[in-house]
Amino acid sequence: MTDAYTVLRHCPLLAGFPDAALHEAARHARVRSFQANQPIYEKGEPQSNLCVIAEGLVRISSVNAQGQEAVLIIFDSGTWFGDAVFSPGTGRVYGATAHEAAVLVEVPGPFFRDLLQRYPQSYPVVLDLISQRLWSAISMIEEDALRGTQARIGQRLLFLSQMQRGGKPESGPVTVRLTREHIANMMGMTRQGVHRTLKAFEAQGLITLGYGRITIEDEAALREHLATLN
Amino acid sequence: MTDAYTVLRHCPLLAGFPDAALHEAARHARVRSFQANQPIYEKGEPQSNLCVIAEGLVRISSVNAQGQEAVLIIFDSGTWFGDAVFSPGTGRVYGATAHEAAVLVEVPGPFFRDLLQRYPQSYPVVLDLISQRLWSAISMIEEDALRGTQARIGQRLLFLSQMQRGGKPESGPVTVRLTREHIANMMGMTRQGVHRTLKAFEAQGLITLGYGRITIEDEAALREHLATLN
DNA sequence: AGAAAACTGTCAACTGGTTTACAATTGCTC
DNA sequence: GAGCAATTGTAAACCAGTTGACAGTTTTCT
Repeated sequence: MTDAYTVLRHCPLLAGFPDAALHEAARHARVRSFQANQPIYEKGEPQSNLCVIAEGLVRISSVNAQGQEAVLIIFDSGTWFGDAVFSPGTGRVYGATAHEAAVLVEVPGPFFRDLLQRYPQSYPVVLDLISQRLWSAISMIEEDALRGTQARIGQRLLFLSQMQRGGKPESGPVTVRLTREHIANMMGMTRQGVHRTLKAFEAQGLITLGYGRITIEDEAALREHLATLN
Repeated sequence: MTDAYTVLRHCPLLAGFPDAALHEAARHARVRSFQANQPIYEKGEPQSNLCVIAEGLVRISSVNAQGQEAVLIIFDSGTWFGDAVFSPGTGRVYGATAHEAAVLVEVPGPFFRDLLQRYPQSYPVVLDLISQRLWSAISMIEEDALRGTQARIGQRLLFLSQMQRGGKPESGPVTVRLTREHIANMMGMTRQGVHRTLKAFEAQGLITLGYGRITIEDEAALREHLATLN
């Protein structure tokens, strides 16, 4: 399933384009494979490709001067990333890494911007989706500000499990493949600090912990539990 | 200076529109005045106007069930807000309040979306600016995760002073009109916790504290100081 | 001017999360 | 399948920021 056209056709960002446009995009696209933990691009690189995930998981993160990594988000197959697409001239603002083995369809930035101009009916969808990403970013800021660590970690788990499901309705346990350390790097906490909360959630039967993975047993129950605290 | 056209013409978001389009927008726009602390819209309201600030400051915030307010950002005159413009059907996601007395030019959402479609050359500017807002939101998440409270508060002060200057080059002290409590609500901290850091900054001559305002004496020096810690 | 309201400064007790350190487990590689 | 690296579990000391409480200051309102 690495047919570029098919991948692009299923990407929500490109839903506003007619088939002809996507076939054209597919011809200009490059399909690349990455191994787990292989860097896709680094902060600062001048490229501006639009990347659509055909398979695998991609981790968007930022590493500061002291070498600490802040994991900003994990994207699943079907979604898109590549923050510089819409701001030509700016380089990459964050780094992207294959979290698991991944296959990407990369559409060159200049070509994509030209395609948008030629099919302006596609703009509203793009704007809507970017707006939504802005909102989810802002809700994280809001939760960082207002809620306690327990609620924040739980909320992040729900967010991750939702990404995993790709928007499909929830049914049964969802397993997220992240180490405790990755979670800690997302929360701005330590591995040990996260551990305590996760253990508490496990004791309440909300999640199950494994080596390198966390299984959310019942999203609804977790959500309900979070509502009660802080 | 409450001429709707002039205000719209100076708004960066609308820079891609020809004059004719903005005159049309001005005719459809409504100019409204607000007193300090008067609500502009509340979370959940179904409207989707695009709001451009002619005068004054606007506070975007979210109040949770417990009545705690998270101040997300303070917008200055010349900028725009109204998160629901690009996602018709969704209501307001956050609340907006006049932080100081303010005058707004409000363009109805449906009309604005129609205008965009009729002048598609304006889209790239809009996309670029929304992308930039997404980035600044993400950098806040990143800093929340990686940096200590001192650095985070300092960074926020710099961000606020930059907003105050409206992008103009820095020269001399900049005064930000915010109570310690507002800063605390932006950082997810308590008034007392913020106080300690601000007092330390003041002791180092980086800022001056006043009743309801904070003066950043030397942005460059503050920036440099922040680089040294955490 | 006088009173009320909002904001600020300060301090001690408390506490949740970090730090530091080490042991146990899991999974991968040769 | 032995060895090694990565991940996880655990616990005590520590500390930055919160909580709660109160007094002083500035502004606004009448």
